Amino acid sequence: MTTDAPDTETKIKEAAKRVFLSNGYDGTKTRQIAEEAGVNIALVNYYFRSKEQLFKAIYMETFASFFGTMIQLLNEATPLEVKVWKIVDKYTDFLMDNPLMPQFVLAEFGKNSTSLFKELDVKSILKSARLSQQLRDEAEAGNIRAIEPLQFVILLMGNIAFPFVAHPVISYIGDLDDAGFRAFVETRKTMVPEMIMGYLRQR
Amino acid sequence: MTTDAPDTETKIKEAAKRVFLSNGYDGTKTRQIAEEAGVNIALVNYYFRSKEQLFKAIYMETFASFFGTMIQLLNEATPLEVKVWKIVDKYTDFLMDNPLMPQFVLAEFGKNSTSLFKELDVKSILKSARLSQQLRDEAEAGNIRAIEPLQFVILLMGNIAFPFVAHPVISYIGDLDDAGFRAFVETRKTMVPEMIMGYLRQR
DNA sequence: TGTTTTTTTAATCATTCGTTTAAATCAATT
DNA sequence: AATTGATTTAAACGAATGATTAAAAAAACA
Repeated sequence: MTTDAPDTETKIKEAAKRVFLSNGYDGTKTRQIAEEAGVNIALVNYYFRSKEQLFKAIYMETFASFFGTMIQLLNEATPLEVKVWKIVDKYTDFLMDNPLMPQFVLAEFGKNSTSLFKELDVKSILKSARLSQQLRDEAEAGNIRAIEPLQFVILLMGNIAFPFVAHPVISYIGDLDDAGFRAFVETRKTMVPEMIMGYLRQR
Repeated sequence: MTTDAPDTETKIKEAAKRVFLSNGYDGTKTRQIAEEAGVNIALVNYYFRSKEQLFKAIYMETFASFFGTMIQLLNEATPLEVKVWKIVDKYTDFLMDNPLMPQFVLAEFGKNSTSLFKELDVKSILKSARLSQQLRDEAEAGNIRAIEPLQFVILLMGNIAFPFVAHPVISYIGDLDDAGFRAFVETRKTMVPEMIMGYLRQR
């Protein structure tokens, strides 16, 4: 039996991920990461060269996961309506498991976007996606109205991700506990696909 | 002719608003506010007692403006469909003038929500709103399907505000300049109301 | 004008920050 | 067991941070 006790580097990275996602780059202190990892402060800079590099590593991973999961779902070979229903269902579940991801990814992208993210090839989202072709085909067949792929993707992502971005506000306004919020999001699993497909079908 | 040169307190507050909205609480340094205001650092603590109190003042204002504008629109005495179209149009324009507001309000609410925001009575949004009654009436008349006011408001706010929360990412992915992003948002002015009303009318 | 109050300034405080150092400990190899 | 290299530790570094001080300048008032 192999012990699955993580090594120091992994412990630091996982702790950093938790802390960065909760508090953002500026709100995160190196000492907090070390403490969360149960590790000496110097080890953070021993394994990763600096706070910034550690953040960069984690942000790239998180960013890739956030958009990669969506791209994967978008590229599946399913009829459009099935796809929309499936994406809303699966991506909602994905964000339920990673509720801090949307706020983290979107907020941090706005700050450092210049130098940090040239390395991310997310622009290929729309170009390589099977989706663009699918939307064009369905429109030409008269099944849906014409829509820009970018508009479609943002419409979809926004309607799925926004409740998580606004989670604290929603729970506060609606007096929701964890179960209440989960129910709130669950309701949207039928609401959002119905709404989007209804819109697309109208010509 | 009276000079409209703002006094020191105003200069600090306006500078702080710009800096806080751009960089968030953690990303904002007192010296940066002073510099932006063209004022000695000590004056920030002379007029406001601390960075935290200054932030609090600005956050409350911004929060109130963000939700207050929406509440006002929601409470107007217009037929539902007209109201939805008008809200999307006017609230989009409002956010065009305050593009950093959504990210700022939503992100900072998540952090300090405990002690800072007991004083904000946003819970009354739904209770006092004419909207709740309107939604119930329209549903009973068979004009729309039944929908929770909270779901309706978040659906509306999310679809209007999300592009601004995701502004940098959208512009990056879609290769949009300022004009391109403005056009992107402008397109949603017709898309979103059509979509939401289409959904509501279906039973 | 002389006095008092308000506002502004330069300087500095104590703390916290990210990072580094040099020594100590551990693990692997011979 | 001795040697080597990798890992961990306690301590400290310089810089930046939020905040304060005491004196100077300006404004208000008598």
